[in-house]
Amino acid sequence: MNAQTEKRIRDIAAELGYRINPMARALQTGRTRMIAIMVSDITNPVYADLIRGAESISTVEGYTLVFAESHDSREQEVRSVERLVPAVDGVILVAPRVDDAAIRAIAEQKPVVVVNRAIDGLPVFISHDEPAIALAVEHLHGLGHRSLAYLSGPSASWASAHRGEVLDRAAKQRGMDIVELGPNSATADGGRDAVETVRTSGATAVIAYNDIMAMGLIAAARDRGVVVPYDLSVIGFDDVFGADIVNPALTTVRGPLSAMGRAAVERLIADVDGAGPPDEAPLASEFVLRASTGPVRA
Amino acid sequence: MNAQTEKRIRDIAAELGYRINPMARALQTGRTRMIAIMVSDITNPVYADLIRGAESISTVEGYTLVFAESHDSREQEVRSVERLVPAVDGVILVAPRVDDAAIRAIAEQKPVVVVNRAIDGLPVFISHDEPAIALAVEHLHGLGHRSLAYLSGPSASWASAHRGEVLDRAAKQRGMDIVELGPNSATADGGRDAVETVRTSGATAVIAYNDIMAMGLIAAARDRGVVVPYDLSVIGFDDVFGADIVNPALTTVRGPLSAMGRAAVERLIADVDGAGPPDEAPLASEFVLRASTGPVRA
DNA sequence: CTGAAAGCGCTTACAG
DNA sequence: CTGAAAGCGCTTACAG
Repeated sequence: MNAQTEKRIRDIAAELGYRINPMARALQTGRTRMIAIMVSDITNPVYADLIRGAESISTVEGYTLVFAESHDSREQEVRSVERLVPAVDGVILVAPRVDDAAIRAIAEQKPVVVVNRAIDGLPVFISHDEPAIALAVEHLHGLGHRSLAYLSGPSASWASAHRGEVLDRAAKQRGMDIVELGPNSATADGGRDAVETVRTSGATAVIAYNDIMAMGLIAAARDRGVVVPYDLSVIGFDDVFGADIVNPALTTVRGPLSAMGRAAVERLIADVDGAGPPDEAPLASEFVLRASTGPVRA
Repeated sequence: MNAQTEKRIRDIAAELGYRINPMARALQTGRTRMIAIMVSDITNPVYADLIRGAESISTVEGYTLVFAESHDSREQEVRSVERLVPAVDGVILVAPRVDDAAIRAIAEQKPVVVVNRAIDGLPVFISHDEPAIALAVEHLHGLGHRSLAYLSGPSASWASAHRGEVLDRAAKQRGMDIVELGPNSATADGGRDAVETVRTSGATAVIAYNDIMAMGLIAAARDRGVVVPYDLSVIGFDDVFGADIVNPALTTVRGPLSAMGRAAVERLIADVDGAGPPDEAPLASEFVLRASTGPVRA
């Protein structure tokens, strides 16, 4: 077919609104050009940026993003993923709650990329928190704090344990005391309910597993007449939506969520295509200094 | 085939991990059992509940949810939807920014359900705001307010105009003055930047197009020494994540987001199946009284 | 280079 | 009721 007739055909096809039937193509090629992303809780604003990053790069690469939520249930997580697996070219598991064996079982069927959780033998994207956490601890040290508390999240959360460990090392290195208080629900109420424990711990500064807990803690503290940052310094994680609007604006450690979403998709597509892993950006967290931390009271 | 051999075959199939190939089935049936949902901004926490509602009912009905984001761009919105249309059985358009003609063009290809925007001839899900808004206005009236301001959102937002109109009627009915101040960006900065206009308007209470703007306004007011609710009452819309944690906790009007997501999916599936429209729940908004409103200053 | 044929894995209408 | 055949709309390997 010469170029001219090809053009004519394409023009007419466009005019008639012809589109390739993606199912017919998928049937033949075995590739659906779809990617599944599984998060535990879409209501958690942290995932919004991650999904946004994943969606935008997917679109650019000509893939469509299928979305599923586990509602923090392991059964629901496997059930949804198993249901999706036949329809997609690969799956992104964000902070999966299921055990390693279940994840590996999925990875035997289709390429899997894991975000925010370590697991051997699979591509994993975890934010590099050490430098930002070091900065946070340094900041508290400079303010005179010597006794810290870490308000941990749910016991099943890999990220909570990870943050606790990094924090522990950073504090001890600088000769500061640090206690872990928890586990707690990763909600505002989780933070609220911890206010008593925090006060009796004697810590002058507390780092919460996430901003939501930090906000809950601050609200509960205020109700008891202890005002942040004068009586207590508080740092969160994630820089969630609204962290800069609350009073006091929240000092926090922000993860590279959007970049992680993009990196996960890029890696997954490379795996699907059998290409080598793409260059990976550093994915470093960032210390965001705002108004919820202050000098220790004399 | 008798029941026994059928069972044997099913058992073996299960053992071998056989799954129906959804692409082959879709090719034959013309039904992909996928639904696309298009939102303008996934970072807007309002959509989280809506997507959650849509996802959970989709999963129950055996459909999978494809997610796309327009980033508030009309071009991106049509491009993404056009790309998705051949792959899905129907699409849900949440607060679409494109014009009616573009929406109708999509609806000619696949069933479409529209959320948070009126358009003739298509199934539409809009929250019923009147009673909740009446309650809000009544509440302000009881507090002695007689001069209100409505901080509107973007001019392209159908919901912003709608809320403005309902508010206007409710206020006038009670003999209260109300001015519309806007348009504003539907962000915290949009609220912040409006603080001056609000003050010079002389209004003693302001209703913002959404909670985010309300929070921005409250923060900016505080910076200028005017404290909510003593010097100014503020009401938002949406009851976003964090609205109950900020100080003062935000009085707001909450839409039935999750129910709307579910209703939209149910209606879409009914249309796809050629079934009659399902029973529709009322989808009423709710007035949520918290701490950002108070008696007018003497 | 061009064009006809086979085949991806299902569903469905039809013959036996 | 059972089973073989056709066909969904593509891609790809192959014959001409």
